[in-house]
Amino acid sequence: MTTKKKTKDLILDAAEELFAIRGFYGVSIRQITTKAEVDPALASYHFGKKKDIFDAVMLRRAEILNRERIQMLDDCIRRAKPNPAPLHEIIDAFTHALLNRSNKGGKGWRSYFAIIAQINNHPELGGIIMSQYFDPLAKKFLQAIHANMPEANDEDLYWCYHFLSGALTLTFSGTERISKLSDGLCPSNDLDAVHDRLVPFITAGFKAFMNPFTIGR
Amino acid sequence: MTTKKKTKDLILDAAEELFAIRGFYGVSIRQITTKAEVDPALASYHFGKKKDIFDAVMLRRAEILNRERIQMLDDCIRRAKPNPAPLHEIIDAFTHALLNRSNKGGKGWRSYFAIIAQINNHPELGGIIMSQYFDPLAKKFLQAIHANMPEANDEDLYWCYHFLSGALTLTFSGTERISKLSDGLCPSNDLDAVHDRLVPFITAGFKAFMNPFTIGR
DNA sequence: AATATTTTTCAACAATTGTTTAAATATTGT
DNA sequence: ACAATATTTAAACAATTGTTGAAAAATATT
Repeated sequence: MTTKKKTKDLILDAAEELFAIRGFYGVSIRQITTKAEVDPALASYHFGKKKDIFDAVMLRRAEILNRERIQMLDDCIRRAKPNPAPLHEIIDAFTHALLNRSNKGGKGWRSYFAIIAQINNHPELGGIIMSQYFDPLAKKFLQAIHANMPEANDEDLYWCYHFLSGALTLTFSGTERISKLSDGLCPSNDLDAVHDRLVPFITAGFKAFMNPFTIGR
Repeated sequence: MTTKKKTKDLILDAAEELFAIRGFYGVSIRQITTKAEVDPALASYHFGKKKDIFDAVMLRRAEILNRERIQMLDDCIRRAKPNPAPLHEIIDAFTHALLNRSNKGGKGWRSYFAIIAQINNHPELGGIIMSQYFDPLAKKFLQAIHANMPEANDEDLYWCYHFLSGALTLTFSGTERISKLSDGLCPSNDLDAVHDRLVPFITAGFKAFMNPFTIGR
């Protein structure tokens, strides 16, 4: 028995899809409520200001994702005890939930990641939500890496995390761009294929900073 | 003798700075012309539609950058002949002009890269400009890489390029985010430091796909 | 100096923006 | 059943949106 969707979710769904395509400023409340087949005033009634709609959209899935990622990270740390967790497992824990949802999670999830890709490069909009939910995870992740590479330089590791974050982010939004760039060059858009390449790529990148005296080469 | 700046450039400068902060839809023509201290109608007169202003902003510096990058790539290929160019030199040729301008190019260049970071993750706006100017370079770059790693899988290399592009992009826009995330963790925002880490990181990532049978580990 | 062309100004346009108000309807608790 | 609360509707708000038109001023050409 599927109960009828509540107005709040109708608005969030519509907003999510539109924000993904045109960004925060590129979408009007009326466009959202029209798509949701709902009166414009209901947006203000349920959420308040426009920015609050955006925050609500972000919050919905951030909680789910974060729970999953922390879980995976903790699991692989516990499995390896008393040794440090293997590097590629740590990175997999960091990326798996994202790539998996992006691949098999349906349209809503894909829209969500497209928004993330936008605001990750745009601090003004990411605001509290992103910091609140993703920064703590980043810290946990870096700690695990550091346990695996204790001799590595802290600053190096931080930048490596940065590169990982960028590669991951662009992957989300790049689905359409890919087919444009390649004329018969890039074959599959399957995100499983991405995952199989991202993890070794990033792992190798991190490992380049194993020895603190090899910087620059 | 410094001649007074022409209206066209005043508009482009103002637009560049504003687009960098709030994105295309988040900036109005009046905000642009106000910042440029110029009549609103002049925007339409000189450029036409709003999107044309955006395209003009993109075009201005894309030409400069591209010339530099192709030059560097050709140079390092010629230097190495008849051998293939070293991997780290290829990657340096791809990133150096960008990171250098982003670091020492002044406010205008920094705004420009912030816009790139936005539209790189947002196909609708990048449009013709990005494809026209950056895709050919990407192809040249991938060819050079392939010459260095002839046994590597084409699809692998394509994705590696993708990761590089993402890491590079996020680096441009991330300057502000960095100081937020780290409480005493991330030290320097100096982009020279980024460059010294990005190149070995990416080089190592590519090298992980040297042997086509090692995929997945 | 007179003419032609380019650039700038000022005013206005209809359309859309986010948000609020008050009345009508639906839902809930008792 | 009634009363209380929550939700929905429709209309309106002032402000801002991108763009245009016709004069005015500045510049270039002859």
